[in-house]
Amino acid sequence: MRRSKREAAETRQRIVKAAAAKFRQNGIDGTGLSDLMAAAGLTHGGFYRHFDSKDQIVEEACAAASVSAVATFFSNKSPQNGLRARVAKYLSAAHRDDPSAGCPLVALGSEIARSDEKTRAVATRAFLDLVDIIAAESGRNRPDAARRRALVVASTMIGALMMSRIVTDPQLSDSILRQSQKHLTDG
Amino acid sequence: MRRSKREAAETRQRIVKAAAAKFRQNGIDGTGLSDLMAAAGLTHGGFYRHFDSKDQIVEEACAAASVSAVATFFSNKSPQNGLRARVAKYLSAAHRDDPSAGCPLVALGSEIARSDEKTRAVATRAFLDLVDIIAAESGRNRPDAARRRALVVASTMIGALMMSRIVTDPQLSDSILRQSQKHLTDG
DNA sequence: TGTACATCAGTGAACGCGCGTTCACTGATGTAC
DNA sequence: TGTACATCAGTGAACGCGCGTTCACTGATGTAC
Repeated sequence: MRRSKREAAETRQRIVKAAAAKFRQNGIDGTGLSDLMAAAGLTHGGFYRHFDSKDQIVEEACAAASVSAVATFFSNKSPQNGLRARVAKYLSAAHRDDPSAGCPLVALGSEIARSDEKTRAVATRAFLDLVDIIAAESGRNRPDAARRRALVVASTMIGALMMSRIVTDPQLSDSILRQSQKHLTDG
Repeated sequence: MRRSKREAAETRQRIVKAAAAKFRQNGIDGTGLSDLMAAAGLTHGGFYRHFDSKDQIVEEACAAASVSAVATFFSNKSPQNGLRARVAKYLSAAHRDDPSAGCPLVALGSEIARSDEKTRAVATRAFLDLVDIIAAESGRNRPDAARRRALVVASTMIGALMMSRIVTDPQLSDSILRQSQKHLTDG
């Protein structure tokens, strides 16, 4: 049964959103198109009315996940102590424990490194967004130095969160987050 | 045709070594048992004479990759300026450009975070090896502080190398490596 | 040491299964007059 | 505005394919006497 243009557009958005969550939860290779469509409340047959291929939705889902993650962890809502608060939120147990709503660079980084150019370009954009926000927060008078520093800060955040998800010792996991946070915000 | 015990043991090692390379190159989900066996010069049918399941070789291959990567990047061969030289080698273009011989935490981190307890325990051991070596190199008189710092240093190295593989801009990729190296060794 | 037999490493075909993708079909939406 | 028809979102079955796993078979190795 054909749907109105508006309904179809909403469905498309719903699929992208579901994909963004599922990919981060189970990985790109670990998530089938049936999983995506089921998560969006549809059957798998309709997928190709909205997308050309799995590669295409991978790209769009990564983009959507990036936008949503940047909004979550780097929104302009907390003006005071900006960088400190944002790093704390990024390197929190809550972020570690819910990959499906978190930073796609952490949840999918290793897979993205092997993905096609388009998806890697989307991830590059996400990383640069992160770097720019960090740089803007940290050094207003020496922007070049702030940006160079921000490359390292962002890398540390990403590496620390990923490792905190890997290690089997909960205390070690907490330590990684706590020490990284301390090091990045006390400097 | 049955092989001698020695030959069989050598074959097993060959499969593990091939798996360690293939998994880092194409990912765990992206590598089939046929790929592994072909890389070891065998047909896929013989796999189950050596291993119980794919999960088992994932675990063993991660362990082998960890040992080999620690040996490559943190061997005791360069006594002078130990930490600096090791960080430089880890954060080098050569390491970035050949994941199949590099650090498995970078090549497989996102996938390992979703793997079973055993594989994550192997990865935890690899991370702690890295942390211990860094801590031993950096602060001999304040071991606790050195270790806490080493957690952050290791996270930065892992995050930076992973991002250097993801980004599509070669200059940005170089910058990430260079700035991280500078920050970690000039501090 | 020599012989007879059990073991088992490796081959190649086969298993069921889920993957990404395609397709005939349905029926409401959109469009042309 | 009303009618006739083309479009197409979504369904559910089907496609070929490669996956992890199993198995009958081969023939050299290992073992028991």
